[in-house]
Amino acid sequence: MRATKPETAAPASHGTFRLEDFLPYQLAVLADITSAGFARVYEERFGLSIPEWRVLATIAEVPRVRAKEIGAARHLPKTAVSRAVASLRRRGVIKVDVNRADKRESFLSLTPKGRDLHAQLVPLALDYARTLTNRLSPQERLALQSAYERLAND
Amino acid sequence: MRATKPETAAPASHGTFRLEDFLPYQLAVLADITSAGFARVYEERFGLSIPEWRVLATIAEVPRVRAKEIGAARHLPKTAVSRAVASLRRRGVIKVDVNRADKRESFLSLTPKGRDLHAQLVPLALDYARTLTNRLSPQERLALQSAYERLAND
DNA sequence: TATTGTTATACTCTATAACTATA
DNA sequence: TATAGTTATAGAGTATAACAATA
Repeated sequence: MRATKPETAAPASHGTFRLEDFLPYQLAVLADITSAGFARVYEERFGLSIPEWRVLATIAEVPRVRAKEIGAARHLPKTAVSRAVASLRRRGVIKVDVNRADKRESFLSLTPKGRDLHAQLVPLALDYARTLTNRLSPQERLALQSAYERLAND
Repeated sequence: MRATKPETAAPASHGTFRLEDFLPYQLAVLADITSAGFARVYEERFGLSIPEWRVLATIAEVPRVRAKEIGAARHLPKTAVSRAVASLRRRGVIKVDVNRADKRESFLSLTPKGRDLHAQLVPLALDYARTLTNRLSPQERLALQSAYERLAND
């Protein structure tokens, strides 16, 4: 069937619609390959789920962030954030300070152990991204970046 | 926190690593928005799952395709293909002809009802893709296409 | 009343492997 | 022995809503 080489594919020429050229499909495949691909790395090396990795990375980036902000910024539902926070806390990699001005919410930050974990993860992430980026032209990488900015924001 | 406007984000400047710029994360978000976005359309309008939609679209494109080929070309495990095929058959939208030269496998094709369903889905898909593409420059769309071809093939 | 975050429930999805039947 | 496809099992993930605490 050779889905990857349209010009040699057999009788797809009826015309109407090619899934292979459909942007949402392309993005689903790319995400499966890349995001899920990297997830396999940190899942087996560190036992982190995707929400846990995103929450950890966010707390490293924005000290004293609140759960609500993580959900909004990272496309994670609040239940996923809550579970990730609970798990990261059990693990001793984050700490949770209740906001004294509004006791419903808490500020999240890394413990020293969390900073260690994050410091181990970042080079893996950068390596992984580099092997992907090396397969793209600079224009392609830039176009992906701006496509992301345009499509992901609204 | 304003993840979408890095330049105004608060104290992310520690430097190391920004999830927002991490390609696998970007692709996961884009896929969630686009592929899952379109999935919501056909799930509620036609009761199709993502594997069902992909299998249907593939059979429409490649008449007399075999389950094995669908899995290989569409990034679907064989169990997902099997379930999608069973469901589409129960629904009367595909038919299954056992290959007489090798009775382990079957050729899949659309029934008239399946062609109807596909004919309803295609314009929705094209509309959906068009609204996305309209938000990109031609260069961005081309770059996405070639990034897909490079990263999805190996 | 509205909001932050947690928990419970049920449901779906999927990874794995066992299995059937063919080859 | 190997392959196409199905089915069983169990575990993970998630949507929903109910809930507690606070505002």
